[in-house]
Amino acid sequence: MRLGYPCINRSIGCTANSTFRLKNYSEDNLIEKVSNNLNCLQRILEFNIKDNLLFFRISSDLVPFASHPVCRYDWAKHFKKKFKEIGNYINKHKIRVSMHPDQFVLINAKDKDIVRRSIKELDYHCSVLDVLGLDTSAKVQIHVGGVYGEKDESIQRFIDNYKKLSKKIRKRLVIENDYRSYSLKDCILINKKINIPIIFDNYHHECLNNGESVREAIIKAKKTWKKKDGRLIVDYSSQGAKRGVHSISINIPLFKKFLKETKGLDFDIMLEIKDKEKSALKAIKCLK
DNA sequence: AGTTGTCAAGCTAGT
DNA sequence: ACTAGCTTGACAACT
Repeated sequence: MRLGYPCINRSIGCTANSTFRLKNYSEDNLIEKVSNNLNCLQRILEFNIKDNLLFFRISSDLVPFASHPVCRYDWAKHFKKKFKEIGNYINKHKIRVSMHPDQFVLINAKDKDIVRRSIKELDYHCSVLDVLGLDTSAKVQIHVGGVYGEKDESIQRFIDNYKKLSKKIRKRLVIENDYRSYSLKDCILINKKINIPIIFDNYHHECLNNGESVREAIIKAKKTWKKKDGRLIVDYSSQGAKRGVHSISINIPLFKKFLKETKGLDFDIMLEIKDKEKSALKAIKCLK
């Protein structure tokens, strides 16, 4: 079992998601930002290793505008050496890595242009993991997408469009249950058709479920992961003071309860909590 | 130096 | 018809 946090570390004063405005796009700007982001990514991973945080989500902004038509630059080639260096570090320390494209990536959209742009964005995410030299356990996670008032058709569109994706994308793409449209049960229905692995999000499951306990749900999600996919990934968070709002810092008693409920099941935990590495450091103590 | 409006991209529910 | 929320920063213009 590994534990980690997404994208940002607030302790070391170095971010791997620095960007710029589209109107300021230039090759020089791109190279400067990517160079900074890669250096910071390395530093964050080094910070994480010290405390045995072996799971990290890389920001989609690692290479700003990578899938935008404005970007014609071969960043993968330019930074090949640096990517390889970081990838070797990740592999050497057996760090798990994932990425999570933003909410506008919708492969089941009705608008073909949205689908086309989404595929470009997915291709970019997979390129990052490829050029790092990571195996197929490094995943790219998205939600199923919109409902558009016709859920069955929208699910079918997801399945049809998934089948048309390149192997490069399919080997890394996974879906996650969301909090209002597609429950774990819906994701499993899709999995039965196309074998796509399912990330289990405990907080979304609290908001939208079909009566499964957390333990049952994790057992079901776990079955969708094959050996080549690595361990099941669980996105963990809990509700904050206000309903529907994520907690600012981890609630340790709740986390311990979760661990107790899932005892004996092996999975990697991504902590989706606002204060990032601070909560991760608290949580990792509970694992020991 | 500090503050604040704005930033490529979309869906959904609520007003 | 329009906006807040998802989840969230941080760029960049302005004071």
